Amino acid sequence: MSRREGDLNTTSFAMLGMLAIQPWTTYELAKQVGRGLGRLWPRARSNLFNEPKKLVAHGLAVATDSQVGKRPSTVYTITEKGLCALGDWLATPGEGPVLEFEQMLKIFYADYGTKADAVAGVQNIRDWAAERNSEGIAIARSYVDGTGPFPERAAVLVLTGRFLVDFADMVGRWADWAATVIEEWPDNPRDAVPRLDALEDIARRLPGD
Amino acid sequence: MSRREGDLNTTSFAMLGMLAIQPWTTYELAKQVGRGLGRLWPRARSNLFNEPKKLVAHGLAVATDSQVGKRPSTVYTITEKGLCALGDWLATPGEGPVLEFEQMLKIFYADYGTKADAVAGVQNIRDWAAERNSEGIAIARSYVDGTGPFPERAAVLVLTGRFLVDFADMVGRWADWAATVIEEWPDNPRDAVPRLDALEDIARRLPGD
DNA sequence: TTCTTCATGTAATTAGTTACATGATTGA
DNA sequence: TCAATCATGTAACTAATTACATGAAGAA
Repeated sequence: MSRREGDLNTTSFAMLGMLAIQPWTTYELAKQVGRGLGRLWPRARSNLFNEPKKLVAHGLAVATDSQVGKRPSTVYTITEKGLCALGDWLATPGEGPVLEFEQMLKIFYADYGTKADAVAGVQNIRDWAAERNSEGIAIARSYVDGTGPFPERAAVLVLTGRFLVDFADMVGRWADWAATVIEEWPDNPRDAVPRLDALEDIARRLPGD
Repeated sequence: MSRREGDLNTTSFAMLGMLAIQPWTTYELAKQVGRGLGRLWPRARSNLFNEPKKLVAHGLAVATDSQVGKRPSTVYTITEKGLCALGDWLATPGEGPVLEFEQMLKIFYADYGTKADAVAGVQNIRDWAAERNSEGIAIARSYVDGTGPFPERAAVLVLTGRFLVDFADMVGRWADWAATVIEEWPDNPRDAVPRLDALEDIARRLPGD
């Protein structure tokens, strides 16, 4: 069965999974995505309006139109076929983590800028980590005290939530360390002495440990 | 000075930074990107053919055409103006890390699949981490013994390299832990008891610590 | 001489983002 | 009754990927 256009991609299945949880209007979906899913599969809001239409075209969801005053409002609901398709997708491997990190790119090229820029860049990274950390704490508390949304999904949410907090922690710890390293640099970063000692414990590891 | 088309974006500056290191042919550039830069700013190879043209159009680089037999070969070199533009870009903030993680997305929806799928999914993540870990060890060793490429840039490469290894480590440790958690799940993941204890240390933290 | 891999690019297509537009609701 | 914000979407545009194409160099 060849599909002319609008084939399903990971973004489609990310949406389909949301519909497995419950029916949503696109607007509610967009809000919810910002909170959880968006941390693992970040996409702009306008995507969330297109994908459900593809799902409907493939018979994986149905759209229920209603009216709010004069305005249309569309609720999307997953179908049996949609649940099967989701199950099939879950059984296939998937790609590893892909990281896009502009702030770190600027550290990568820090030898073509000033020391002050490098110091500021690392501080930005620290700030990012602190911000995510606060968010993570608030969310963790809401689940520990039983007020978090979708408590019936808590078993999986604990796993992914723990990952996201671990990630933020790691970024924060790296930034703390990097700040101490850059502090020791001379004014011209090109003259900095490389801290090869920071690689020594890595170099001593056995591959495949 | 308004630019009709082809304005510069982060990808452009990522390329410009490469040219600051030395002149490259596009092919060499593509190979090199796979190794280092590509871990922080991953883009498909065909992009690497377009961006340098934009840089030339803006006067940030010059293209030197030569011939290899009957085939054209283009070497790109950064200009003075290009070095200034790179410096200006380095002085501006930049975005925090953006993560795209399909394998983890499947864990996020693991309650709509089988326990076996979840176990296999975590194993895939472990494999990814082990693979990156081996790579990181090899690269770290090459710098510790002084054979790594661009030794004059080692001061910054140590910083970004350490980050990438820390990231792979974190992913690996998470996967080891998650494997032990999922092991305890009943056959139907929907009946799994949430391991809220895994959030307790997070919940006890002070925000902004 | 033929095959394979390295080297060099272009074209077509798709995915994704930004900007815009506007009705409904609520509270001052 | 006005302003602000919530809710709902579309259209235009840009970025990025996939697929294709082919010459050069070296190995068998």
